[in-house]
Amino acid sequence: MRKSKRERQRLLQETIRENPFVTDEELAEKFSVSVQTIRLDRLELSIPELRERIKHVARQSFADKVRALPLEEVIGDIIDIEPDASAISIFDVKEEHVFRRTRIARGHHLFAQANSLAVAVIHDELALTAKATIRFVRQVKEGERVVAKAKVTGKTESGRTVVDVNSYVGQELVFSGTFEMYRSNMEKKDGDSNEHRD
Amino acid sequence: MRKSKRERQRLLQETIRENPFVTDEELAEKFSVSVQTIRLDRLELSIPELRERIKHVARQSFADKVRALPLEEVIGDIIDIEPDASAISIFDVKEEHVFRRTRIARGHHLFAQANSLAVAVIHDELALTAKATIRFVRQVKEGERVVAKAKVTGKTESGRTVVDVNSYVGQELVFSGTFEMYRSNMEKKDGDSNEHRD
DNA sequence: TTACTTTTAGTACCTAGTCATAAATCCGGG
DNA sequence: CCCGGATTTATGACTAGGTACTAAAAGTAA
Repeated sequence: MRKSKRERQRLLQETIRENPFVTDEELAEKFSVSVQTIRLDRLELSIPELRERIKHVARQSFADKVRALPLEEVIGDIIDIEPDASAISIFDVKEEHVFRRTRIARGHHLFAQANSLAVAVIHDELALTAKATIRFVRQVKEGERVVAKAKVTGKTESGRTVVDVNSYVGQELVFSGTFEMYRSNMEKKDGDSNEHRD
Repeated sequence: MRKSKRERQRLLQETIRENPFVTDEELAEKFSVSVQTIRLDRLELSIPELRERIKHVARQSFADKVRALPLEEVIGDIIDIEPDASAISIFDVKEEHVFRRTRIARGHHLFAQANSLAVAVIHDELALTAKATIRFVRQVKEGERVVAKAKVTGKTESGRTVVDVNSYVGQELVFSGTFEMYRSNMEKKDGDSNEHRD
C-alpha cells in the first residue's frame, strides 16, 4: 500500500532513526517507491546518506569510548577541595541517570557522587568506604544540577574518618549521607587489611 | 624516511587501531609508499577497508547503546526474583569498576547492585530508595563475582518497605545494607498487574 | 647475472551515493 | 475531456574508497 508523501516521510525519519544502517534501496522497497523518491525525501528532510550516518555514529561512540574510563574515576566534577577537610562537586543529571518512565534520578548515582567525593576528600593513597548511612531527601529529576558538599567531621575510635556529605539542587537538600572511611595511612593500628600497593 | 616492510606494517596496524577513520590514501602519504602498497599491507594483515571498519565501530556502539540504557536499568543480572519477597542478582567486577591502582571495586558499584535489586524486588510501578544504611564488609577485587540477595523484611509505620540486601563473594559476606523503599501503589492489595510497559 | 621479493601502475568493476535534467504519472478543477 | 501543478520515476555523468586482477618496474641477495 502506497502512503501519502507526508506519511512516508514521517515513517522514513522514524525508520532511519531506529536503524541508521538502512540503504536507500532497502527503503525504496519498504515503501514501494523508487530509489529516487527516497533520495528526494532524504533531501527534503536533510537526512544524510548512509555512509555519513554511519560515520557519525562511529565518531560519536569513538569519542565516548575514549572519555568513558578515565572519567569514571570520579563521579561528578570536583570544583573545590581542601584535603582532609571539605570538598564540593557538581553532577548534572542526564538521560542516562534516570528511570526512563519517571525521569527521576536513580539513587545510586547520587550515592556515587557523594561516595566519590568522600573518597576524594580523604588525603591518602587509599580510601575506601567502610560504612554509610544515607538518606534520599527528595527526588532529583533529569536536567537538575546536584551540588555535593563533603565535610570531614571526625574519627571513630577504630581510626576511621567520618565524612558527612550533603547534596543540593539549588538551595534544596536532596541527599544526605554519613560515610565512615577506611584509610591506609593511619599512623599504625592495622585492623583487617591485607596489602595495598601499586 | 622509508621503513622496512615489517616495520611499516606494524605501524600501520597501530595507526589504524588508534584512528580507524584513516583512508588508504592518507596512509600512503604517511608512509611514503603507494596506495597499492597500503592495500597489499591491509590484505596481508587482514585489515578491512575504511568503510567496513567504520561500520564495525558504529555497529558495536549502536548495539552497546541499545543495550546500555535498558541494561543500566538494573545493575547486575537478576537470576531469581519473587516479587515483594526476595531476589538474587550477580555482578562481575570488571576493570571499569575498580580503582586503577588498587584493583579494589569502587563502593558505589556494590551499592548500585544492591540498590538496584532492592528496587527490582518491589513489585510496583514506582519504587525509590528513601534511606539506606550500608556496610562494606570486605574489599572486592577485580574479577570477583558478587552475588546479592535481597529479602523484603517488613514495613515502617510510614508505609515504606524495608529490604535487606546481603552480597557475597563465594561464601563470604562483602556488603550488607538495609534499604527503606518508597513505593507508589501502597494501598493496592492485588497481586497481578496487567500493564507491562517498557 | 639470475632469482626472488617488494613495490608500483593500470584496468575493470563495485557500492551507495551526488547533482542535474527530463519525462512520466497522479490528482483535482473547470 | 483537457490543463497544470505536484509528485514520482528515469537517465546520465560523476564521486569516494575501495576490490580483484594483471603486469611491469625496482630492490636485493647469492
